Amino acid sequence: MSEEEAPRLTRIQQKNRDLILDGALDVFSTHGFRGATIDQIAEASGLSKPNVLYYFASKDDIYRTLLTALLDVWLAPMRGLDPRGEPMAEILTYVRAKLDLSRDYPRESRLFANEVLQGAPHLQPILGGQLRDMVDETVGIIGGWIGEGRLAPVDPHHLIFSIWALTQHYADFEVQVRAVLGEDHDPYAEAELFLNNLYQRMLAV
Amino acid sequence: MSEEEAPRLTRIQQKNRDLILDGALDVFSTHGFRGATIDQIAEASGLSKPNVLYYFASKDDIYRTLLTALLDVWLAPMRGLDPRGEPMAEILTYVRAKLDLSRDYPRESRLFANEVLQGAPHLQPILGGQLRDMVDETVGIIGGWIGEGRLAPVDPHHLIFSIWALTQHYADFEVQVRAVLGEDHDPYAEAELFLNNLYQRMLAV
DNA sequence: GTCTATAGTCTGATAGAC
DNA sequence: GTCTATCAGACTATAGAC
Repeated sequence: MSEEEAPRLTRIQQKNRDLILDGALDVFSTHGFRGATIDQIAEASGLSKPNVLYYFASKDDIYRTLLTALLDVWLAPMRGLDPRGEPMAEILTYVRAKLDLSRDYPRESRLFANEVLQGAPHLQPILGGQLRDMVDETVGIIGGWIGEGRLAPVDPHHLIFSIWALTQHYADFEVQVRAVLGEDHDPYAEAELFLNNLYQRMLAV
Repeated sequence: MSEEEAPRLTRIQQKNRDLILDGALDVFSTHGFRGATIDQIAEASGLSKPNVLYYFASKDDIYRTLLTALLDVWLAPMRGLDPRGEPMAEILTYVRAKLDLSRDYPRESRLFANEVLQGAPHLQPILGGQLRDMVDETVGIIGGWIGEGRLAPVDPHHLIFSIWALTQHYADFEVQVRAVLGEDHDPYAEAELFLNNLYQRMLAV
């Protein structure tokens, strides 16, 4: 029942921490951990450099705080998958939820992409632990549906990878998507239709 | 007919330039442009730091040389798409070629991913120019096939994005793929089967 | 809590001996 | 062509005034 891990913050403390984390999300998601500087974070958050380091012990501390907060949001949609639901609807809901994350939290998507791309130095244990466990469970659910003949027989692991790859692509490669499509497109609206169509064709028995 | 742009290199010059580019590919693809240091490149290539800068004018020079060489390899498969071929076979061949690139040149894939993820500061004009033109042409070919009823009606732009996302995912997120799958899997062999299945189901009329 | 000033380190790039 | 030595600037982090 101790509260030692969650010290109460004054309003101004909470506000400044939020400012820093928001600015840091901009900077880290664009340049990766090593490419980001505290100077940039200070400017992006509107505080002075020493003040940033008054609220966080180090650059690494800011980065870890962001990654930790990110993981909860990032993995939530997979937890929402219901083994007792209608298989096709459950998958399409998951795809939709992941695409919404890309549209509404593109910086978080790029932060995660940068981290994994650079070898996941901060996240490695979680990938092989918590994440792998979650995926194994989901693979079991999907494999069950396939065994009952309620979904077309596809490799569940790679089905999950495909959902991650296809949805996160629109946030992570946003510059490329927009450059190729030009001005007269709404990438996420089109992607929603495309992905719905794709998974219905792929998974229908 | 001038040769001023392509000075002949001695054997040792060519060898050292190659050593540097190979080491730099390791470093840039792992840390991105800003996160990479010339010290790391020197160590990775087995040369001293001043010697690296004897062969290349600057860090930026090395990076641009890598990106330029990369683009040719990277866009080659799309050029191989034949309008007079059998549509499904042409698409599956393209998918296969892109997946082979991810397997055989994962560092190049991650270099490109880092560059685009970080806003494509060096590649921006190419994305909206040369790349967009190539994609427009391919979209025309695929759209023609669809109009003739030889492929299922899907959005050609997003079909191309899906191929990029799904194939490059295995190189760019390799750490995550391996962590989730564990030891007893061959990601690329499985991916080949999965993607073949996916695009056949999706595009069959 | 916020600032200026700065310590100490790292980084890109150059000078000059061999 | 390759090395040691080094400069100028940028970087993380801290000290100490207010």
